[in-house]
Amino acid sequence: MRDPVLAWFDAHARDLPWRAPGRTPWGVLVSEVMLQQTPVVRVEPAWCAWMARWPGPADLAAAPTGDVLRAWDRLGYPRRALRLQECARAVVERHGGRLPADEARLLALPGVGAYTAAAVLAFAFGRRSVVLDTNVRRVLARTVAGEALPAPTQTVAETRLAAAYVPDDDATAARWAAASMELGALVCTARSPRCDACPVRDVCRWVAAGRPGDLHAHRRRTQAFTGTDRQVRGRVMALLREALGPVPASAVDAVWPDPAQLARCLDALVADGLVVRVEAASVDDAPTYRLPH
DNA sequence: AAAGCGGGGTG
DNA sequence: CACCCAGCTTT
Repeated sequence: MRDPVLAWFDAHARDLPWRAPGRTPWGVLVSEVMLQQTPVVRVEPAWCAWMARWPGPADLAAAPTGDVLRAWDRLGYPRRALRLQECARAVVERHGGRLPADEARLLALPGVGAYTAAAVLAFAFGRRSVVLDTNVRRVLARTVAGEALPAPTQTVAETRLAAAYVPDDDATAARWAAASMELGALVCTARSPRCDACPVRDVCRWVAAGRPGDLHAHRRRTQAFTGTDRQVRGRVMALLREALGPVPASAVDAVWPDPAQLARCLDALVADGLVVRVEAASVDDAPTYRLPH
């Protein structure tokens, strides 16, 4: 299965900025963090602007956190931006401002989990690693397991299976990681896979089985959004991002009709370090809210 | 193992 | 409107 996928990748790989010749390991890590649950098309312009402004970890480490959160804009999950800056500071302090080519040390950085550590190892350093993201999980679920979609939560068996498919040498392993992900992103897609354009359709067990439906459909629960704390938090963050200075509590109150829920979300945002509450000088006055400095 | 965490594009 | 997106952290 590997050779057809690698050949297909050589012909169809997207021309993404974090794959360009001048890329740096740090740039690769930034792209991976931005791509954690945010689609490529929305990350691309944000990554270009970000890297032009803060090319290396030392630059990001020195930036005001409010600027970092504003530059993150609407990529979603702004805690990732906070962790990315913490990561930059950790790289400066622990590793002299250079990203280590070591899986355990990468994994120890804020915001870097199993996927991101493996991806940085492969894409930034050309090293062999087991890169298992939502795309690769789906490709393996179909071609090898013959199932429409992988289980809702990643299993140990999947990691073992993915590891068995990784080529032995560093260079080919790194190419396999990119190629198998790309196949999942462009051909073996979740919604409407383009099996007619797939380089491995003739060995795919899911195709052989007649493309059966999703086994785990009954267990999947789509995350609600409307009315949740996440929506409230999003509105507060959007308001504070647009604001030039501190925002009075009355203005914050206006973004959500349920005062108790809003208060709970504000407390959580402050605890997360995404928002700073500035107590009023007079006991009679309401506090103001702003992004951290 | 499951829940929490944004936001927007698509069928 | 449901589903999906190069996941991580905490419980």
